[in-house]
Amino acid sequence: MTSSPRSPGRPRAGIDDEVFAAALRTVDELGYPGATMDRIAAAAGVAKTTLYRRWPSKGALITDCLIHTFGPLPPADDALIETAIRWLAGKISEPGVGAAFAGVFVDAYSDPTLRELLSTRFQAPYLEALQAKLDQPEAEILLLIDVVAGTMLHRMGITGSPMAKTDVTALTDMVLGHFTGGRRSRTR
Amino acid sequence: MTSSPRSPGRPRAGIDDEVFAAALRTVDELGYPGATMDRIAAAAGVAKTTLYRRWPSKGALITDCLIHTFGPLPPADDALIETAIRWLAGKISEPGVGAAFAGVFVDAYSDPTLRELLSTRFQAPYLEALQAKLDQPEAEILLLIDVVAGTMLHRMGITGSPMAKTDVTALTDMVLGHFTGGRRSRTR
DNA sequence: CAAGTTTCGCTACCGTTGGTATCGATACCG
DNA sequence: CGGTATCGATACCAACGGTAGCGAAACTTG
Repeated sequence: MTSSPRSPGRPRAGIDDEVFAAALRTVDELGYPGATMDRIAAAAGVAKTTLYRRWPSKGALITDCLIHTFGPLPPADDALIETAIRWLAGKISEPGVGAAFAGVFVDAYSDPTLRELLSTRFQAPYLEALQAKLDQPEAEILLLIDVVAGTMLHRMGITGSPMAKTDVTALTDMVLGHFTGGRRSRTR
Repeated sequence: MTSSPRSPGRPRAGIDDEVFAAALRTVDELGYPGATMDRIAAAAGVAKTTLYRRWPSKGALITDCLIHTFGPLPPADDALIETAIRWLAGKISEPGVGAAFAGVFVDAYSDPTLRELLSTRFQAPYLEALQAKLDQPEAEILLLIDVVAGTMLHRMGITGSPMAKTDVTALTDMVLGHFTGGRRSRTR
Protein backbone atom coordinates (compact mmCIF):
# COMPACT_ATOMS: atom_id res chain seq x y z
CA MET A 1 0.00 0.00 0.00
CA THR A 2 2.98 2.22 0.45
CA SER A 3 3.64 2.13 -3.26
CA SER A 4 1.26 1.30 -6.05
CA PRO A 5 3.00 -1.13 -8.38
CA ARG A 6 1.73 0.71 -11.39
CA SER A 7 -0.70 3.51 -12.14
CA PRO A 8 -3.37 3.29 -14.79
CA GLY A 9 -2.99 4.79 -18.21
CA ARG A 10 -0.38 4.37 -20.89
CA PRO A 11 3.06 3.95 -19.35
CA ARG A 12 5.82 6.33 -20.20
CA ALA A 13 8.23 5.15 -22.82
CA GLY A 14 11.83 4.77 -21.69
CA ILE A 15 13.30 7.55 -23.72
CA ASP A 16 15.47 9.37 -21.20
CA ASP A 17 18.76 7.90 -22.33
CA GLU A 18 17.94 8.66 -25.93
CA VAL A 19 16.97 12.22 -25.08
CA PHE A 20 20.08 12.86 -23.02
CA ALA A 21 22.34 11.53 -25.74
CA ALA A 22 20.51 13.60 -28.35
CA ALA A 23 20.79 16.70 -26.17
CA LEU A 24 24.55 16.34 -25.80
CA ARG A 25 24.97 15.63 -29.48
CA THR A 26 22.95 18.68 -30.42
CA VAL A 27 24.71 20.96 -27.94
CA ASP A 28 28.04 19.74 -29.23
CA GLU A 29 27.10 20.56 -32.81
CA LEU A 30 25.20 23.79 -32.39
CA GLY A 31 26.09 25.15 -28.97
CA TYR A 32 23.74 25.61 -26.07
CA PRO A 33 21.51 28.29 -27.59
CA GLY A 34 21.52 26.48 -30.91
CA ALA A 35 20.30 23.33 -29.24
CA THR A 36 16.64 24.14 -29.60
CA MET A 37 14.03 22.03 -27.93
CA ASP A 38 12.69 21.32 -31.40
CA ARG A 39 16.06 20.11 -32.55
CA ILE A 40 16.74 18.01 -29.47
CA ALA A 41 13.33 16.42 -29.88
CA ALA A 42 13.97 15.72 -33.53
CA ALA A 43 17.40 14.28 -32.79
CA ALA A 44 15.89 11.99 -30.17
CA GLY A 45 13.04 10.97 -32.45
CA VAL A 46 10.48 12.36 -30.03
CA ALA A 47 7.84 15.07 -30.13
CA LYS A 48 8.67 18.40 -28.50
CA THR A 49 5.52 18.19 -26.45
CA THR A 50 6.81 14.95 -24.97
CA LEU A 51 9.89 16.73 -23.72
CA TYR A 52 7.82 19.42 -22.05
CA ARG A 53 5.62 16.75 -20.53
CA ARG A 54 8.63 15.46 -18.61
CA TRP A 55 10.81 18.48 -18.05
CA PRO A 56 9.39 21.88 -17.19
CA SER A 57 12.03 23.79 -19.12
CA LYS A 58 15.05 23.42 -21.32
CA GLY A 59 17.31 24.19 -18.39
CA ALA A 60 15.75 21.43 -16.32
CA LEU A 61 16.24 18.95 -19.13
CA ILE A 62 19.89 19.82 -19.53
CA THR A 63 20.41 19.74 -15.78
CA ASP A 64 18.98 16.24 -15.66
CA CYS A 65 21.17 15.35 -18.57
CA LEU A 66 24.24 16.55 -16.70
CA ILE A 67 23.29 14.66 -13.55
CA HIS A 68 22.90 11.53 -15.64
CA THR A 69 26.14 12.10 -17.50
CA PHE A 70 28.35 12.93 -14.56
CA GLY A 71 27.10 10.28 -12.19
CA PRO A 72 28.62 9.80 -8.77
CA LEU A 73 32.05 10.97 -7.75
CA PRO A 74 34.57 8.23 -8.55
CA PRO A 75 35.89 6.35 -5.52
CA ALA A 76 39.33 7.33 -4.39
CA ASP A 77 41.13 5.71 -1.54
CA ASP A 78 43.92 8.19 -1.22
CA ALA A 79 44.26 11.26 -3.42
CA LEU A 80 40.65 12.30 -3.45
CA ILE A 81 41.08 15.88 -4.57
CA GLU A 82 43.42 15.06 -7.42
CA THR A 83 41.12 12.33 -8.59
CA ALA A 84 38.06 14.55 -8.43
CA ILE A 85 39.70 17.38 -10.34
CA ARG A 86 40.90 15.15 -13.14
CA TRP A 87 37.57 13.38 -13.24
CA LEU A 88 35.77 16.69 -13.64
CA ALA A 89 38.22 17.88 -16.28
CA GLY A 90 37.68 14.68 -18.21
CA LYS A 91 33.90 14.91 -18.06
CA ILE A 92 33.88 18.53 -19.16
CA SER A 93 36.03 17.58 -22.14
CA GLU A 94 33.48 15.10 -23.42
CA PRO A 95 31.62 16.38 -26.48
CA GLY A 96 28.80 18.70 -25.54
CA VAL A 97 29.24 18.36 -21.82
CA GLY A 98 31.25 21.49 -21.23
CA ALA A 99 28.99 23.66 -23.34
CA ALA A 100 25.89 22.16 -21.73
CA PHE A 101 27.34 22.73 -18.27
CA ALA A 102 28.14 26.33 -19.00
CA GLY A 103 24.85 26.94 -20.74
CA VAL A 104 22.65 25.66 -17.99
CA PHE A 105 24.81 27.53 -15.54
CA VAL A 106 24.15 30.74 -17.37
CA ASP A 107 20.45 30.07 -17.56
CA ALA A 108 20.45 29.50 -13.83
CA TYR A 109 22.04 32.88 -13.39
CA SER A 110 18.70 34.52 -13.95
CA ASP A 111 16.25 31.73 -13.20
CA PRO A 112 15.90 31.09 -9.46
CA THR A 113 14.00 27.86 -10.05
CA LEU A 114 16.77 26.46 -12.17
CA ARG A 115 19.40 27.70 -9.78
CA GLU A 116 17.70 25.82 -6.98
CA LEU A 117 17.61 22.69 -9.11
CA LEU A 118 21.25 22.99 -10.08
CA SER A 119 22.31 23.59 -6.52
CA THR A 120 20.15 20.91 -4.93
CA ARG A 121 20.22 18.10 -7.43
CA PHE A 122 23.55 18.57 -9.11
CA GLN A 123 25.96 20.18 -6.72
CA ALA A 124 24.68 19.00 -3.36
CA PRO A 125 25.54 15.30 -3.77
CA TYR A 126 29.15 16.12 -4.54
CA LEU A 127 29.28 18.58 -1.69
CA GLU A 128 28.08 15.90 0.72
CA ALA A 129 30.39 13.25 -0.66
CA LEU A 130 33.39 15.53 -0.37
CA GLN A 131 32.40 16.67 3.07
CA ALA A 132 32.14 13.09 4.26
CA LYS A 133 35.61 12.15 3.12
CA LEU A 134 37.44 15.43 3.51
CA ASP A 135 37.81 16.72 7.02
CA GLN A 136 37.04 20.31 6.16
CA PRO A 137 34.37 22.86 7.05
CA GLU A 138 31.55 23.27 4.58
CA ALA A 139 32.70 26.71 3.49
CA GLU A 140 36.03 25.30 2.38
CA ILE A 141 34.40 22.54 0.36
CA LEU A 142 32.13 25.06 -1.31
CA LEU A 143 35.13 27.17 -2.18
CA LEU A 144 36.87 24.11 -3.55
CA ILE A 145 33.94 23.40 -5.84
CA ASP A 146 33.73 27.02 -6.96
CA VAL A 147 37.42 27.15 -7.73
CA VAL A 148 37.62 23.93 -9.67
CA ALA A 149 34.39 24.16 -11.63
CA GLY A 150 34.59 27.93 -12.04
CA THR A 151 38.12 27.85 -13.38
CA MET A 152 37.36 25.17 -15.93
CA LEU A 153 34.20 26.84 -17.12
CA HIS A 154 35.90 30.20 -17.37
CA ARG A 155 38.71 28.75 -19.38
CA MET A 156 36.33 27.04 -21.74
CA GLY A 157 34.27 30.17 -22.10
CA ILE A 158 37.24 32.31 -23.02
CA THR A 159 39.11 29.93 -25.26
CA GLY A 160 36.25 27.79 -26.54
CA SER A 161 37.95 24.54 -25.71
CA PRO A 162 38.61 22.61 -22.51
CA MET A 163 41.64 23.05 -20.33
CA ALA A 164 44.95 21.54 -21.32
CA LYS A 165 46.46 18.86 -19.11
CA THR A 166 49.28 21.11 -18.03
CA ASP A 167 46.86 23.65 -16.66
CA VAL A 168 44.79 21.02 -14.94
CA THR A 169 47.95 19.93 -13.19
CA ALA A 170 48.76 23.48 -12.19
CA LEU A 171 45.26 23.95 -10.88
CA THR A 172 45.51 20.73 -8.91
CA ASP A 173 48.77 21.90 -7.46
CA MET A 174 47.31 25.17 -6.42
CA VAL A 175 44.26 23.65 -4.78
CA LEU A 176 46.29 21.02 -3.00
CA GLY A 177 48.67 23.65 -1.72
CA HIS A 178 45.77 25.29 0.02
CA PHE A 179 44.15 22.16 1.36
CA THR A 180 47.25 20.51 2.67
CA GLY A 181 48.44 23.49 4.62
CA GLY A 182 50.96 24.79 2.16
CA ARG A 183 52.82 21.52 1.64
CA ARG A 184 52.65 19.86 -1.73
CA SER A 185 51.05 16.48 -1.30
CA ARG A 186 53.72 14.75 -3.32
CA THR A 187 55.66 15.20 -6.50
CA ARG A 188 53.58 12.55 -8.16
CA MET B 1 45.42 66.34 -42.76
CA THR B 2 46.04 63.38 -40.57
CA SER B 3 42.78 63.98 -38.78
CA SER B 4 39.77 65.95 -39.87
CA PRO B 5 38.64 68.14 -36.99
CA ARG B 6 35.06 67.19 -37.60
CA SER B 7 33.07 65.32 -40.20
CA PRO B 8 29.89 66.66 -41.73
CA GLY B 9 26.47 65.57 -40.60
CA ARG B 10 24.75 65.58 -37.27
CA PRO B 11 27.23 64.71 -34.52
CA ARG B 12 26.60 61.78 -32.27
CA ALA B 13 25.07 62.66 -28.96
CA GLY B 14 27.18 61.79 -25.92
CA ILE B 15 24.96 59.12 -24.57
CA ASP B 16 27.39 56.34 -23.76
CA ASP B 17 27.56 57.02 -20.05
CA GLU B 18 23.81 57.18 -19.85
CA VAL B 19 23.43 53.93 -21.78
CA PHE B 20 25.99 52.08 -19.66
CA ALA B 21 24.36 53.21 -16.46
CA ALA B 22 20.94 52.26 -17.77
CA ALA B 23 22.23 48.86 -18.85
CA LEU B 24 23.63 48.08 -15.42
CA ARG B 25 20.47 49.30 -13.72
CA THR B 26 18.30 47.16 -15.95
CA VAL B 27 20.47 44.08 -15.59
CA ASP B 28 20.42 44.56 -11.84
CA GLU B 29 16.65 44.70 -11.77
CA LEU B 30 15.72 42.10 -14.35
CA GLY B 31 18.78 39.94 -14.87
CA TYR B 32 20.78 39.62 -18.05
CA PRO B 33 18.10 38.01 -20.22
CA GLY B 34 15.48 40.32 -18.77
CA ALA B 35 17.54 43.32 -19.77
CA THR B 36 16.06 43.63 -23.22
CA MET B 37 17.51 46.04 -25.71
CA ASP B 38 14.10 47.71 -25.72
CA ARG B 39 14.22 48.13 -21.99
CA ILE B 40 17.79 49.35 -21.87
CA ALA B 41 16.95 51.88 -24.57
CA ALA B 42 13.88 53.02 -22.67
CA ALA B 43 15.83 53.30 -19.41
CA ALA B 44 18.47 55.38 -21.14
CA GLY B 45 15.90 57.58 -22.86
CA VAL B 46 17.14 56.52 -26.27
CA ALA B 47 15.66 54.70 -29.25
CA LYS B 48 16.54 51.06 -29.73
CA THR B 49 17.72 51.75 -33.24
CA THR B 50 20.24 54.19 -31.81
CA LEU B 51 21.75 51.42 -29.73
CA TYR B 52 22.08 49.18 -32.75
CA ARG B 53 23.62 52.02 -34.69
CA ARG B 54 26.50 52.07 -32.20
CA TRP B 55 26.82 48.50 -31.01
CA PRO B 56 26.40 45.53 -33.33
CA SER B 57 24.78 43.34 -30.68
CA LYS B 58 23.57 43.23 -27.13
CA GLY B 59 26.68 41.34 -26.11
CA ALA B 60 28.93 43.98 -27.61
CA LEU B 61 27.07 46.70 -25.76
CA ILE B 62 27.39 44.93 -22.42
CA THR B 63 31.05 44.17 -23.09
CA ASP B 64 31.71 47.85 -23.71
CA CYS B 65 29.77 48.61 -20.58
CA LEU B 66 31.98 46.28 -18.57
CA ILE B 67 35.16 47.74 -20.02
CA HIS B 68 33.93 51.18 -19.09
CA THR B 69 32.87 50.10 -15.62
CA PHE B 70 35.96 48.16 -14.65
CA GLY B 71 38.54 50.56 -15.99
CA PRO B 72 42.24 49.92 -15.56
CA LEU B 73 43.75 47.69 -12.93
CA PRO B 74 44.36 49.74 -9.80
CA PRO B 75 48.00 50.57 -9.14
CA ALA B 76 49.67 48.49 -6.49
CA ASP B 77 53.23 48.98 -5.41
CA ASP B 78 53.56 45.84 -3.39
CA ALA B 79 50.78 43.30 -3.01
CA LEU B 80 49.56 43.27 -6.57
CA ILE B 81 47.69 39.99 -6.55
CA GLU B 82 45.84 40.69 -3.31
CA THR B 83 44.89 44.14 -4.54
CA ALA B 84 43.70 42.82 -7.87
CA ILE B 85 41.57 40.08 -6.33
CA ARG B 86 39.87 42.41 -3.90
CA TRP B 87 39.39 44.99 -6.61
CA LEU B 88 37.70 42.42 -8.82
CA ALA B 89 35.54 41.16 -5.97
CA GLY B 90 34.45 44.69 -5.25
CA LYS B 91 33.57 45.46 -8.84
CA ILE B 92 31.61 42.26 -9.26
CA SER B 93 29.62 43.14 -6.16
CA GLU B 94 28.43 46.41 -7.63
CA PRO B 95 24.77 46.27 -8.67
CA GLY B 96 24.32 44.66 -12.04
CA VAL B 97 28.00 44.17 -12.72
CA GLY B 98 28.25 40.54 -11.69
CA ALA B 99 25.15 39.54 -13.60
CA ALA B 100 26.25 41.49 -16.66
CA PHE B 101 29.67 39.90 -16.50
CA ALA B 102 28.26 36.40 -16.29
CA GLY B 103 25.66 37.09 -18.93
CA VAL B 104 28.00 38.38 -21.55
CA PHE B 105 30.32 35.55 -20.70
CA VAL B 106 27.60 33.06 -21.41
CA ASP B 107 26.68 34.74 -24.65
CA ALA B 108 30.30 34.55 -25.68
CA TYR B 109 30.20 30.85 -25.03
CA SER B 110 28.41 30.33 -28.29
CA ASP B 111 29.24 33.48 -30.23
CA PRO B 112 32.81 33.47 -31.56
CA THR B 113 32.64 37.14 -32.49
CA LEU B 114 31.72 38.11 -28.97
CA ARG B 115 34.29 35.76 -27.51
CA GLU B 116 36.95 37.47 -29.56
CA LEU B 117 35.75 40.84 -28.35
CA LEU B 118 35.69 39.75 -24.74
CA SER B 119 39.12 38.21 -24.95
CA THR B 120 40.77 41.01 -26.91
CA ARG B 121 39.19 44.13 -25.49
CA PHE B 122 38.33 43.10 -21.98
CA GLN B 123 40.74 40.46 -20.80
CA ALA B 124 43.87 41.26 -22.79
CA PRO B 125 44.67 44.59 -21.11
CA TYR B 126 44.64 43.00 -17.68
CA LEU B 127 46.68 40.09 -18.95
CA GLU B 128 49.32 42.46 -20.25
CA ALA B 129 49.34 44.59 -17.14
CA LEU B 130 49.76 41.58 -14.91
CA GLN B 131 52.41 40.10 -17.12
CA ALA B 132 54.40 43.32 -17.01
CA LYS B 133 54.45 43.48 -13.24
CA LEU B 134 54.41 39.81 -12.35
CA ASP B 135 57.42 37.81 -13.35
CA GLN B 136 55.49 34.79 -14.51
CA PRO B 137 54.95 32.92 -17.79
CA GLU B 138 51.82 33.78 -19.71
CA ALA B 139 50.19 30.44 -19.00
CA GLU B 140 50.38 31.10 -15.29
CA ILE B 141 48.82 34.53 -15.62
CA LEU B 142 46.02 33.09 -17.71
CA LEU B 143 45.42 30.47 -15.08
CA LEU B 144 45.39 33.16 -12.43
CA ILE B 145 42.71 35.05 -14.30
CA ASP B 146 40.66 31.92 -14.86
CA VAL B 147 40.84 30.96 -11.23
CA VAL B 148 39.95 34.32 -9.79
CA ALA B 149 37.24 35.36 -12.23
CA GLY B 150 35.90 31.84 -12.67
CA THR B 151 35.56 31.23 -8.97
CA MET B 152 33.73 34.46 -8.34
CA LEU B 153 31.38 33.98 -11.25
CA HIS B 154 30.66 30.39 -10.28
CA ARG B 155 29.89 31.41 -6.74
CA MET B 156 27.56 34.12 -7.89
CA GLY B 157 25.87 31.81 -10.32
CA ILE B 158 25.19 29.16 -7.72
CA THR B 159 24.22 31.36 -4.80
CA GLY B 160 22.88 34.38 -6.62
CA SER B 161 24.93 36.81 -4.61
CA PRO B 162 28.59 37.84 -4.62
CA MET B 163 31.28 36.18 -2.56
CA ALA B 164 31.60 36.90 1.12
CA LYS B 165 34.74 38.59 2.38
CA THR B 166 35.88 35.50 4.21
CA ASP B 167 35.83 33.50 1.02
CA VAL B 168 37.63 36.20 -0.91
CA THR B 169 40.35 36.03 1.70
CA ALA B 170 40.53 32.27 1.45
CA LEU B 171 40.73 32.49 -2.32
CA THR B 172 43.48 35.09 -2.06
CA ASP B 173 45.35 32.83 0.29
CA MET B 174 45.08 29.94 -2.05
CA VAL B 175 46.24 31.85 -5.08
CA LEU B 176 49.11 33.43 -3.21
CA GLY B 177 50.21 30.07 -1.94
CA HIS B 178 50.66 28.96 -5.49
CA PHE B 179 52.32 32.10 -6.78
CA THR B 180 54.79 32.57 -3.98
CA GLY B 181 56.09 29.06 -4.07
CA GLY B 182 54.07 27.65 -1.20
CA ARG B 183 54.94 30.33 1.32
CA ARG B 184 52.22 32.65 2.53
CA SER B 185 53.15 36.20 1.58
CA ARG B 186 52.38 37.49 5.02
CA THR B 187 49.76 37.16 7.69
CA ARG B 188 48.28 40.44 6.62
C1' DC C 1 21.06 81.13 -46.88
C1' DA C 2 20.92 76.42 -49.34
C1' DA C 3 22.90 71.93 -50.11
C1' DG C 4 24.77 67.90 -48.46
C1' DT C 5 25.51 64.59 -44.89
C1' DT C 6 24.91 62.04 -40.77
C1' DT C 7 22.34 60.88 -36.65
C1' DC C 8 18.18 61.14 -34.29
C1' DG C 9 13.46 58.98 -32.74
C1' DC C 10 9.74 56.36 -34.35
C1' DT C 11 7.05 52.69 -36.19
C1' DA C 12 6.64 48.69 -38.39
C1' DC C 13 8.36 44.45 -39.39
C1' DC C 14 10.84 39.61 -39.60
C1' DG C 15 12.67 35.01 -37.93
C1' DT C 16 13.51 32.35 -34.12
C1' DT C 17 12.71 30.46 -29.63
C1' DG C 18 10.71 28.78 -25.29
C1' DG C 19 6.59 27.18 -24.03
C1' DT C 20 1.28 26.00 -24.34
C1' DA C 21 -3.21 24.12 -26.05
C1' DT C 22 -5.62 20.83 -28.38
C1' DC C 23 -6.40 16.77 -30.95
C1' DG C 24 -7.07 11.88 -32.10
C1' DA C 25 -4.49 7.68 -31.46
C1' DT C 26 -2.44 4.32 -28.50
C1' DA C 27 -1.26 1.42 -24.51
C1' DC C 28 -2.01 0.08 -20.22
C1' DC C 29 -5.23 -1.25 -15.75
C1' DG C 30 -9.47 -2.96 -13.71
C1' DC D 1 -15.35 -2.96 -22.08
C1' DG D 2 -14.56 1.84 -19.72
C1' DG D 3 -11.21 4.78 -17.56
C1' DT D 4 -6.81 6.90 -17.66
C1' DA D 5 -2.51 8.72 -19.05
C1' DT D 6 0.90 9.14 -22.51
C1' DC D 7 2.08 9.48 -27.33
C1' DG D 8 2.92 12.32 -31.89
C1' DA D 9 1.35 16.14 -34.58
C1' DT D 10 -0.16 20.62 -35.58
C1' DA D 11 -1.16 24.97 -34.54
C1' DC D 12 -0.41 28.73 -31.88
C1' DC D 13 1.36 32.63 -28.66
C1' DA D 14 4.44 36.25 -26.57
C1' DA D 15 8.93 37.83 -26.30
C1' DC D 16 13.34 38.87 -28.04
C1' DG D 17 17.32 40.14 -31.12
C1' DG D 18 17.88 42.59 -34.95
C1' DT D 19 16.59 45.28 -39.49
C1' DA D 20 14.29 48.64 -42.81
C1' DG D 21 12.45 52.86 -43.86
C1' DC D 22 10.88 57.26 -42.65
C1' DG D 23 10.82 62.33 -41.73
C1' DA D 24 13.07 65.53 -38.52
C1' DA D 25 17.03 67.51 -36.46
C1' DA D 26 21.91 69.07 -36.24
C1' DC D 27 25.88 69.82 -38.04
C1' DT D 28 29.74 71.34 -42.13
C1' DT D 29 30.65 73.34 -46.28
C1' DG D 30 29.75 76.39 -50.18
